[in-house]
Amino acid sequence: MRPSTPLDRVAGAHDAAVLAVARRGEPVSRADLAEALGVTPQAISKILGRLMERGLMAGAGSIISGPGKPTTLYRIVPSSRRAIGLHLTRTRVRGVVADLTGEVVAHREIEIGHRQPVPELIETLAAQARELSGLGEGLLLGVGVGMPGPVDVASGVYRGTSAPDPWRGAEIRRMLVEALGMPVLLDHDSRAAIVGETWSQPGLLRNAALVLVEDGLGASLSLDGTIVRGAHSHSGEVGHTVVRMDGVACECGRRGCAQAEFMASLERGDVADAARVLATIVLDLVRLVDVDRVVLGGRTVYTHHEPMMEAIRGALEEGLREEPWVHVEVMLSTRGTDLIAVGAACEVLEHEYGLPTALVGPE
Amino acid sequence: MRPSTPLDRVAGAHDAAVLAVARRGEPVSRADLAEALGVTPQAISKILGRLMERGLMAGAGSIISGPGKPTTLYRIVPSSRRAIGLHLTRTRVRGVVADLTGEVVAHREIEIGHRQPVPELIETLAAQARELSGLGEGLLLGVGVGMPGPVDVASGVYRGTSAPDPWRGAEIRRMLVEALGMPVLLDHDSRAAIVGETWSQPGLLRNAALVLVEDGLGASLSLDGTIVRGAHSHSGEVGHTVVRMDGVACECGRRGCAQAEFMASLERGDVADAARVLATIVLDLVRLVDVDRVVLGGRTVYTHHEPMMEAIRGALEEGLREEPWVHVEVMLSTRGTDLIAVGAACEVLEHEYGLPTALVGPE
DNA sequence: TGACGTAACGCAACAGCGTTTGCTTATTCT
DNA sequence: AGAATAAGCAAACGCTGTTGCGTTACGTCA
Repeated sequence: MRPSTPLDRVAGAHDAAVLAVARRGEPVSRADLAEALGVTPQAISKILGRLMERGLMAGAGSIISGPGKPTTLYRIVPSSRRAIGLHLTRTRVRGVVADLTGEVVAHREIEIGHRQPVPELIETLAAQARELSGLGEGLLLGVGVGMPGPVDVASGVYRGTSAPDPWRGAEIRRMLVEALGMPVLLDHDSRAAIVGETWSQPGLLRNAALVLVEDGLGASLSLDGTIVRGAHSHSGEVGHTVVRMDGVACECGRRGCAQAEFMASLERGDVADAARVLATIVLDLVRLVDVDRVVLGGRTVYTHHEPMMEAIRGALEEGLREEPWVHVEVMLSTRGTDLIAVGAACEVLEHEYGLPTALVGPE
Repeated sequence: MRPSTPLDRVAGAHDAAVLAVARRGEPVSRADLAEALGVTPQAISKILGRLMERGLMAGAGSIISGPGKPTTLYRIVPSSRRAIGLHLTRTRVRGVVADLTGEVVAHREIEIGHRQPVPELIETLAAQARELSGLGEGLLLGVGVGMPGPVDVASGVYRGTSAPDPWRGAEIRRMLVEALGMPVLLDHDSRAAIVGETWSQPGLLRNAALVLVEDGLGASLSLDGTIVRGAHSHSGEVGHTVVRMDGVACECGRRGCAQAEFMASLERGDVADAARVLATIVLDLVRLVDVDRVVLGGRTVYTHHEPMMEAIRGALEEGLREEPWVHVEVMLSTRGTDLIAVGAACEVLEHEYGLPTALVGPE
């Protein structure tokens, strides 16, 4: 089960690193890659040899930069692999096909019936995946599913809440693998989102938080280049952080939860106050884990992103006045409404990159 | 500068892992270690060979466990290496000598004058270190310094606050290296603390938070076995998390900061309310990063640890009622008042273990 | 036009990791 | 005493990236 030798992991990590650099789009030279990975150019030749044999990379001509042999350039081959990403919510499923670089090459969205029973839900997801599997080129690696609420990534089970919930305890991954016969991965929406965002800004989100505003509030973290999953794959649930003692009643039974306050403010049209709630959470989070980038994403945030980002920037500037060396960049997600679906697809692609994932196939 | 081959890192990681297992105290067999590291017993022989050559481990007899050749046991040699740890506050310096297992073999505490100028401070620290250097056995690896407030670990500089602060911008590491002629490491107190605690509970704190209550409030994280340091080595500052909008005025200029509320409650003897503040922070933190262990430490907390821990346990039970699979263990630090000093010493020891640290020596 | 310097690159030998295979050693059981 | 069992060692192996050296392809200058 375990890879025969730890050298595999060295190689895997280097392969993944080269692909990550190449994913930025620009053709790269051996020297660039050697610099980026901290290995000799000769090692890069071997790594590129492996990747080219798998069809993931290809030569991209050469440039003359003075005397001497011209530099040979290499590029990633986007169409060599692809993955399907599904974003599941209570009311709809958004699906995308992403190529090896994480670019969306196709998308579909369907509405689903309220409180759909599990077998029907699986069939809906499978049908969506089958339709998408005909789109795009390259070897199809599998299906990633991102959904809100507690998810056990290792087992691929949706844990559900104690409130009446028809999907509670559903073995979504196992059932989808059986229905589709291809590898499937299940993850929490906020974590899928940060993976997707990390892919579209390679190298920039080593220490970053992604604040996700969908039906609830989520926040996922990338610290030191690693996505935080937590002891029970339960990280990211900031929705019930209390921001106002004795505030608005929340469905969780308490008062002043961030997501209750946020939604209540939005409903009564007080965008400024909703933004304030968001800003409070972000500032606390920056203080705790010291991220230098905060990305805002999720369906609910796009309509009001300007005042929200301004509020967050203001709160950070105000709150970090004593620590001027701490600069935090606040930005909007580059993925739009595809964010979570494409993130789930990227998690599948990471498996091909040689990174550890919870992707599990049939048999 | 860079290690000649990545194989060094494989070896280094394995060496460190073996030492981490051996640190638990019980003698271990080749088979135990092979199981723990996920490598073959044959590889363990090679790893142990390296470690024994360096004097870090030694044989510990053999036991007969049925038919066949008896199992040879190995143990760590605590007295083979040692490190000095200094815990610097505004009023005193606590120093310890820790052996290779992170056990304290000696400690000293001295008071320091209020608002001591930097050159004097360095001489105080150096004198403390020189005195400690005569205690304990084994090769002295260096000095670790843990202190509150913003610290730039990479450069070894205390950044200070914008309030009048005589130590602001002091190049503490460089000056200490020059004064002592041995490697020195400077880190934030809350991070030193979690390193110290991780050492005394090997393997148990893979996903843990350490809440430090000294003059201020701190919280450091160990996620997936890695200590969170942040983009500007500024993680852990939860003291100014707002828990009560329009609460007690804080020296930072805002109202309702956790540490202001906590201290105000303590001063008027309302331990229950102070505990509530702590519990709020812990619950939010658990929701965000999903740690399964919370350790309480720091001078201020020991006198009231019972009600504080109960309050935290209560808040967690209450707040996680919907997620019964999330169990969080709440415990008191095992290090007592040595916590930060010993943690700083452990950070120095980690360098010998082959782990990356900010330990920098002379020349 | 041709010799020379330069820079990128490939081939081959190398060091070091853990793995595999086969043998040796030390104990218990028959 | 002899067989069975389990631990440990030694050597060969596969794999990584590194090092050293030769080859290729370009610009420059006589």
